[in-house]
Amino acid sequence: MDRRQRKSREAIFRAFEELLKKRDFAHITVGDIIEKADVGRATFYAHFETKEFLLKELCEELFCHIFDMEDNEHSHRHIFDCDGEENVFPHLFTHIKQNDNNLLSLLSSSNNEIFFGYFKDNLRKLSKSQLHLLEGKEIEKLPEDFRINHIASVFVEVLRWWIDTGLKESIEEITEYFYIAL
Amino acid sequence: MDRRQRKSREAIFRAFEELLKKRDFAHITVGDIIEKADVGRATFYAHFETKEFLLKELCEELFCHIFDMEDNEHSHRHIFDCDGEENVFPHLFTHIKQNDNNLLSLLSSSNNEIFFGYFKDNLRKLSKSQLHLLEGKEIEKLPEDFRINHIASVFVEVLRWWIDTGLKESIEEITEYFYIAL
DNA sequence: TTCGTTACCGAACGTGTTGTTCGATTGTTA
DNA sequence: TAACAATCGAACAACACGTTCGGTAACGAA
Repeated sequence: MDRRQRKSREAIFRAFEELLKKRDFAHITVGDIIEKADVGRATFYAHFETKEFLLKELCEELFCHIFDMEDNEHSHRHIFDCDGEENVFPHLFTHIKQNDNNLLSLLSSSNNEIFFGYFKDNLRKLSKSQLHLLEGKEIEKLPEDFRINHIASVFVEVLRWWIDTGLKESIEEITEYFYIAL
Repeated sequence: MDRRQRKSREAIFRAFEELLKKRDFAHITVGDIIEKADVGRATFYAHFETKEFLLKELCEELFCHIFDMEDNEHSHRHIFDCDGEENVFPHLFTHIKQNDNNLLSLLSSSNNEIFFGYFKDNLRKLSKSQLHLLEGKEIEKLPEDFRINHIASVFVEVLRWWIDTGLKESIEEITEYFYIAL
């Protein structure tokens, strides 16, 4: 890819991220973005069909780093492989608190639900491999898609609560809260 | 209130409801609303400061009917008083499935998160009186605001799942699911 | 019924945003 | 160097927002 293309694309992404920290997605205009990114209007539209597509691609970029849901048959390596699949959720909390990729500010309450939408889609995929967390609980009798949805939902809601109340709990504590809430 | 005022206001509300069944809030214009409501542009703005305020007032109208959260000290009568406070959640499911006030279509997945936002705010208030549902569970050790949030969150997510999968479960079943998921 | 008040109409207006177009310029690659 | 690709920036049409204003019709109290 042309260096110019890469630079423009990155500049747009970074500007957009910065703006999302301050404003709701609905209140960010293409004008804001290109001004901050310092690119021409036509350039923006050469890269992204609309504002919505930009958001979509940003989400994919961010969540891809964190979830790494690729079906790489050869190497089943995840970011989390170091500890095996048992500890994905504590690792998620850790990554989020460490503010990888500025994820935390983008997930903060003022921001758009679209984020949580994408986030939850990824979480649902992840949750399929985490159904064992419900073993021994009464909920195990309920349908699989209900259980998957439940794990993802509780995670998102615990995370939202944690962020909104100021990240006061440690990783260990909030992970414990999550497991108890399941 | 002047009959003309009432008629305009109602016409706008009804038109808005109809449109919300088909389109996302973000894709509904004031032009759409006044055309369907058959009122003048200036009339719309005489009643509602913006589109957002219209949505807010509609939510308040709808949820007020269902939740009846008023602090009427004299008569502590709720819609649900018939069965006492023990059965609020089954009643909620029932009201929603019976499609009171077209609530169901407004809550359907395509529609805006703003609804669920208001809905959840009301649910949180309600959940304060429902903390007993968690008695005996491990989660009882966790902070009160966490528990309140948890009840409201699980309800919303169970409801969302129920609607998205086509309301296949009976009221009794989905209520049971909800209690188990708590 | 009369009369002052109030709401409505509808057209027009200024402003802001969107997404497109085009010619000129600059960077890239072979 | 030459061909190509990306960018710039200005301009444009289309649309939506929220406001204004003069004219009209409905209301409600005397």
